[in-house]
Amino acid sequence: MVKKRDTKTTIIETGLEMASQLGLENVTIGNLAKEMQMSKSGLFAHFQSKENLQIDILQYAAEDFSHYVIIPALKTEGGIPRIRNLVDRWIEWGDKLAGGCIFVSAGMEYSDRPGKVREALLQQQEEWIDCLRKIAQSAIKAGDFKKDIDCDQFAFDLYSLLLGFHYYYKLLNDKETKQRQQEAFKRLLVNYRVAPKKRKRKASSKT
Amino acid sequence: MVKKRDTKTTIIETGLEMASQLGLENVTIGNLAKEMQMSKSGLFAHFQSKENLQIDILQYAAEDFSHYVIIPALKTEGGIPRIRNLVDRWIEWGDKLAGGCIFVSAGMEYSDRPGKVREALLQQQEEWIDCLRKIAQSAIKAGDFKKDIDCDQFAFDLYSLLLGFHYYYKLLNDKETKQRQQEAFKRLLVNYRVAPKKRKRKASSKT
DNA sequence: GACAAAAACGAACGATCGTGCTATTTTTAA
DNA sequence: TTAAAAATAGCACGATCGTTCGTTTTTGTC
Repeated sequence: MVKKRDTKTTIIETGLEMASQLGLENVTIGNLAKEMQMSKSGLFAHFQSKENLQIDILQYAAEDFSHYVIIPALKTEGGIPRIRNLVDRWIEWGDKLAGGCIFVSAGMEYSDRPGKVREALLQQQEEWIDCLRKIAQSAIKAGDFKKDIDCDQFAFDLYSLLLGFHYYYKLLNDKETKQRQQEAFKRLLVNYRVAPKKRKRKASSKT
Repeated sequence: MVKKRDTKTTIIETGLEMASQLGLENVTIGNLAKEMQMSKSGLFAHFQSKENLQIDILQYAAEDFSHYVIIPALKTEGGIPRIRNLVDRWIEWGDKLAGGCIFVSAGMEYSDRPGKVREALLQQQEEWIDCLRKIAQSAIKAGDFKKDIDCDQFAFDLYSLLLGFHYYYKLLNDKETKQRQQEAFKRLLVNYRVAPKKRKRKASSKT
């Protein structure tokens, strides 16, 4: 037996793919059912409402993100290597979906649309930003970051950078986006890291 | 007579407001007609298709943006003052609409949705990014920016920052967003500007 | 005031939306 | 083997979607 995947999970996965391209609000029960080759009502019965479907999609995406991005990154050596790893995985994860990172597009989509979907999204994003902050803290502990930095500011800076990457990469199809992102990331690290690192002669240390 | 505003323009303005909140794709002829207190068909006749309506909304927004952001900023003293002015106006302009800067949300919305709307948006954004690049060039000319900087990179950095601002401000409702943005902007300028400015001893120049 | 042009309307179209209800089929447990 | 349970299908609902068409109202010009 081929271990037939749980139907509900497959629906959610298909819905996630669809949401990343069309937006979470434009994932339609009808289209999703067509894609799944099952009846609208059969599909609908799994969720009881479209809102639940949307929230399930977000929840699934968050777990997937955690599994492929956060957890492996936390296994990496603390400090800057971990941050690099996180960013790389973050970008890779966005590449898995045709429409790119779902949280980016959904975040913009629901920035001004009250409801349970927005609330779920909001909570996820707060957790994620908290995660970014903690990773900055761990970089302080590892001796890579200066002690007096503002970890929330770091989270903001890094998230902004990834938003810019997504925007350029997906909308503008800019070929050089990846190196732009790398360049910006490099300078971002310089702003927070502790020392010139390379003792290159003329250390002119002090301070 | 009260110089009754051109109906079509009023429709587009209302549609713009609606688009900034719900997304350009979810601006509905029916809802828009209700808001305007006129019939669907009467409203529709102005545009012949929903696609045209969406494009007109984008075009109107671009002209408004040009009028309230770009042109006044170009009248400001070249160099860093102009850049500051531009950023301030950019943010203010986003505040005028309930849903924030329409190009940000629409850009995300159409990052993966082919069609004429996307094409129009794409062209606008390329022009805008080109404008950012030129402003960086003028800052070089004014002696504020280093001569060897990458102006496209500057545009990327600045746009990323504004995307981050929008995301935090509109979705997360973070109170401290504005100062986060300012802090990041300050450091962004430091990366590009020409000199330490304060001669603080220990210049250790060379290289 | 007559008259052509432009603007707005009302009604209807086929399609699709989210959702509910009732069968029927499939899976599971005893 | 069979009864209970879970999954899926079929059908219909009211609403709304974008769009068309023919009619009425408004407007500007002579």
